Amino acid sequence: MAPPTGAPRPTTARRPRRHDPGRRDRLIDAALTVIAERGVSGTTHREIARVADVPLGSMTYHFASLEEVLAEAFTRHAESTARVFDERLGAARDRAEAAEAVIGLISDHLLGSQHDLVLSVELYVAAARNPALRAVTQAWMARSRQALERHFDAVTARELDALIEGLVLHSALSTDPMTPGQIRHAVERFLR
Amino acid sequence: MAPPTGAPRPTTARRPRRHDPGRRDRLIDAALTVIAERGVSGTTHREIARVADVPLGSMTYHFASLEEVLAEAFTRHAESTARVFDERLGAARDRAEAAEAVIGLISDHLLGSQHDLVLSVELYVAAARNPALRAVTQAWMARSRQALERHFDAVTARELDALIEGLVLHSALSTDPMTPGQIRHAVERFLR
DNA sequence: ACATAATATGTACTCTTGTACATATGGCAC
DNA sequence: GTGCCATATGTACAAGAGTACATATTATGT
Repeated sequence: MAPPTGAPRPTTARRPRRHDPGRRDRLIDAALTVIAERGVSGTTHREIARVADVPLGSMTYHFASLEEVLAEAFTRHAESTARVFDERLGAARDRAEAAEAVIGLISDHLLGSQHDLVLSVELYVAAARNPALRAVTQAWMARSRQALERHFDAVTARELDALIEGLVLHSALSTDPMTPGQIRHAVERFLR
Repeated sequence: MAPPTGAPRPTTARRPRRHDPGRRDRLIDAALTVIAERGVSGTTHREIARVADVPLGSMTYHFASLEEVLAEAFTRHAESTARVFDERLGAARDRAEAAEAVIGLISDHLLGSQHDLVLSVELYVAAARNPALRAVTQAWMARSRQALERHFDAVTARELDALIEGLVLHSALSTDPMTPGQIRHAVERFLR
């Protein structure tokens, strides 16, 4: 069936142009979603565009390369995670409350969706080969340690930071993740 | 320019066939090398073949798919790592020696090349989306914990396992990794 | 010695990807 | 209102990937 009228493109109806300020931000968020769901290796221009419901060309307009997208996405992830860390530890009035904050952070992190956790591990791997991402990781770690040092001495802060890392990662990879009670036990044992 | 004589292939001198038993094993080792150097995402049939110095076709002959290569490679990595873990802890005669074994394992792990460490993190990420690899990770973790339980109660073993994970990962990602002395301090503090 | 199966080798094919680019359109400064 | 430029949209292209497969050669059992 030929199109009845002189319409030159029977199938390619051009999508109406959308006024979409903040599209770049949405694309970064979409990238984080894709990274969490498919991993960095499954993160492509086309998949991000699909999730954000924008045409492919929009990616190359807003970002010079896919690397730039990843760097911005991971920076945003690290920033928001660090902010939560800062806030919870900043609210603690003494060492005991700081310990509670740590326990709460780990527990919430694990109880929450796998989303954030997967993002962190993906970042670790990506950082192993991308200097820009390594800088992101470094800044994030420094900030975590600094937050801990508001309540603990430097040595304790570093060790505790490592313990947190291990508890989160270890639990997340396990089929039976630790319970909040077990998390509490481990942290209190270390800080006792 | 047409080839002057009837020689049908002027440039493609066929490589002499090599008698190469154990090539499959070599390919798995080559895969581990490539994973460590380029990451899972940079691991391709062609790159593995190049490292092992075999033609591309050899990959598809020995393995049904790239996934199969990765699964076999990570299984081998987990197996060899777990064996070292078992041996060191098996040789310990009491709790104090077990603690020394743990400290030694972590320190050696960090002082050694980045090779094994990168492989582990790559496995974690890959396992997050591949059930077969998750099973490999699970078996590995179960074996580590079992080795620790020869000297520590179950709760301590699990917590200590997490601490080891955190110390290794955290140190490896940092630009200034922990020294053996710092590792010792952290472990002894936890076990004191 | 010979047949046969196992292994080695080279290459073609198709699909996906990153990226470039031509074109369209509407918000905003004036 | 009008023109311009930022932004949106669609598409093309080259490179690289996994995989299939035709062909060649040797080990091995009989």
